[in-house]
Amino acid sequence: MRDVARAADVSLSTVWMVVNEKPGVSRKTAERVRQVIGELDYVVKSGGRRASEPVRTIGFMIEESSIPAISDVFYGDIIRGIQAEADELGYQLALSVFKRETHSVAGDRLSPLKQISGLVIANDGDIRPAAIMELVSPTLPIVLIESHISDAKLSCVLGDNFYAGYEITNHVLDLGHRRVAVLRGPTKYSSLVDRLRGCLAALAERKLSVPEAWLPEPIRGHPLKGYMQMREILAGSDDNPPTAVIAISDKTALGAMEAIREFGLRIPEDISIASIDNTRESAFSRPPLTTVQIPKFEIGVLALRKLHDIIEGRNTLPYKSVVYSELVLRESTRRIDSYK
Amino acid sequence: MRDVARAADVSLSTVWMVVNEKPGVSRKTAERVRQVIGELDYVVKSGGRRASEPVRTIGFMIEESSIPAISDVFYGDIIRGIQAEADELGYQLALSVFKRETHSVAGDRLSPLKQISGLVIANDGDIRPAAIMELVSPTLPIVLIESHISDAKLSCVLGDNFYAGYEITNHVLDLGHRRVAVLRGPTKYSSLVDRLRGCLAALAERKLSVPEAWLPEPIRGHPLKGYMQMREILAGSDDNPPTAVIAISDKTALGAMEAIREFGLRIPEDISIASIDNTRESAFSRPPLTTVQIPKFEIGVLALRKLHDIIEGRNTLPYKSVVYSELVLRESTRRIDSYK
DNA sequence: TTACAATCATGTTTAGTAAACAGATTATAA
DNA sequence: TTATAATCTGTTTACTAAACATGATTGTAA
Repeated sequence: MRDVARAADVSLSTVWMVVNEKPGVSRKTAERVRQVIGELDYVVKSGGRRASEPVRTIGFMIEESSIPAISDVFYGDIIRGIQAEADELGYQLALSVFKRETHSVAGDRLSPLKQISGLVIANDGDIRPAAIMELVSPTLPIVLIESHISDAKLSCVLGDNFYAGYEITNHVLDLGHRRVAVLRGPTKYSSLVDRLRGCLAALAERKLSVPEAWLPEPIRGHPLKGYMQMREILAGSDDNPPTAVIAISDKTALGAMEAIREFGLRIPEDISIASIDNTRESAFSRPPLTTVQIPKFEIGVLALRKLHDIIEGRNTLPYKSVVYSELVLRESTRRIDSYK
Repeated sequence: MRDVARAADVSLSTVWMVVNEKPGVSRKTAERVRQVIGELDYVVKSGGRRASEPVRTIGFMIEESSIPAISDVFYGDIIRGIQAEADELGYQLALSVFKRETHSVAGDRLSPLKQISGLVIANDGDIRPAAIMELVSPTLPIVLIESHISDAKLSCVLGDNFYAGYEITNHVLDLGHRRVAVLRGPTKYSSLVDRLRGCLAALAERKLSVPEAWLPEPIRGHPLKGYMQMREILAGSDDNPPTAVIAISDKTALGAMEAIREFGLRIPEDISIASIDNTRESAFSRPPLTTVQIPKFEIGVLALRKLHDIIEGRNTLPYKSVVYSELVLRESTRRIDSYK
């Protein structure tokens, strides 16, 4: 580097600035230095004072059962967003897997995370509030993704789940449907609970409600909850099935569509179905699903940005960051009177 | 300044750095320069190239009818928060009053705001979405306070109104009340609409609903909405009044308490009443009001911080910042069975 | 051979400067 | 009176010297 500096007739510091793309070098000089670097075949070696900002690591915690979720469409997009912003801000990502069996998370679980400067927790439902509370400490910044704990005021990034539920319900009601079934999700997912509340609020505003049989609890642990719930509804309503179904997630909707087809009903001619997520599959189902877009990539980006702000000492007050959702109209919903 | 530099045996730039408290001067040198400045009785004159960062101004827009609101308890706290953070970040605040009569806001209204670098809009309901949309431009960063426009994805800072409504309703229901009246607000206040939705969602989750007579519309333009609504409810329910009332805001609750007293009923012995806001008055009403704390000061701080981020080019993606609310238990609510 | 210190080679950072820059004011010329 | 040049002020950028931190290498003594 010293040689380059001499050859280009600038100081050592200037060469360093050019190499590290720091501001404070004019276009002209930078160009000249770069040229000399080329001529001398100079390559930066390691060594020297360690960078004042070593690569900081942030932990990304996800529960064991969701590991395939890394390639999963919903969390996949979120993780892409986190990764993208981590690169941008110069963080490294360390994956931390949470095992449900180990009910305590603090001591041993955290040990590989001793060195991290912040933690993003993507809660798929099985990381219980108590376990998260164990992690909370003034020294470890934490940002939750798509989940929030009512009693603990933690920083989190969420889709506008309540409004998504509200909006999709109003869409269905605006199409004239009154015999509506709702496929809810497990209560451990706070995002799905919020969606359901939005749905209930929309119904209540019109002084409507869903009969209990058409708002079945999901079956614990069953992988095809939507399919099972829909079968239950259709089997229980004889010749008078609902004219529309609101599913709490795209996955639920896809399962439900399977069940509807098995009962020989057509979508949307006999039954309209709508849901929330706008996962990639939803565009390619038959028929394409009317759903609500949750900006997953952006949630990831925002989560990392927020964590960064907390690490840097800005943003001391915890609050929810809620990104806007948007109705995506496709072909699985239809006006009821046009087929009366 | 040149003389000081010569006397202290440093460069002009160094003196400037000392005067402007910029980094890059060692303790020792700075001390020497400051001493020389003292000896020579040097004072900075104006003139020279204008500071690259002149005092930037941000506009604070509020509607005409709310000007007394500046001293009002709710907006008062928010404004204190904005002011505090503006000082912190080096902004000046310019007040802009929105007149309802001038239905267009863009041209003439904005003119005094031509020079501002950002705008905080505290919407008390009368700044219609269309008027706000007229202001939206890629060059003018805007942050909304305690209001959001469903269709336009704008940056905003809100209390957790939905959850506040949900929480206070659950509190009342947990006390065993089932004959519950709800005092709603005008629909132009999106924050009050959200509170009502939270309330309806909580009721719907327990398969309860409010009879229409106990969910009266507020009287347009009447200054004592809560009082009037409560009278209507009590007058219409003969000898069987509700056992609990949920008011959408502290102000509504205070009015309602007046009406309840006039009907010769006791709080909380005959009727429990709870609301949302935790304005200062609510602690001193008789009895002190059970309510939900909306962190007003923090909303103001956050709004300005968020606007600053947008001005600085960070935070390009608009989202809602929702600060946590908290139940404040006081004496206006009581378990129903203890007085059966 | 091992232990340890000195030196060297590397890149990184801080404190500092020279010179260009820009608005306001004053002097000078048209 | 108006235009323009000179000059006053403070401000900013591009750049450097020297101190700094770390790992590798070498020299020296046990």
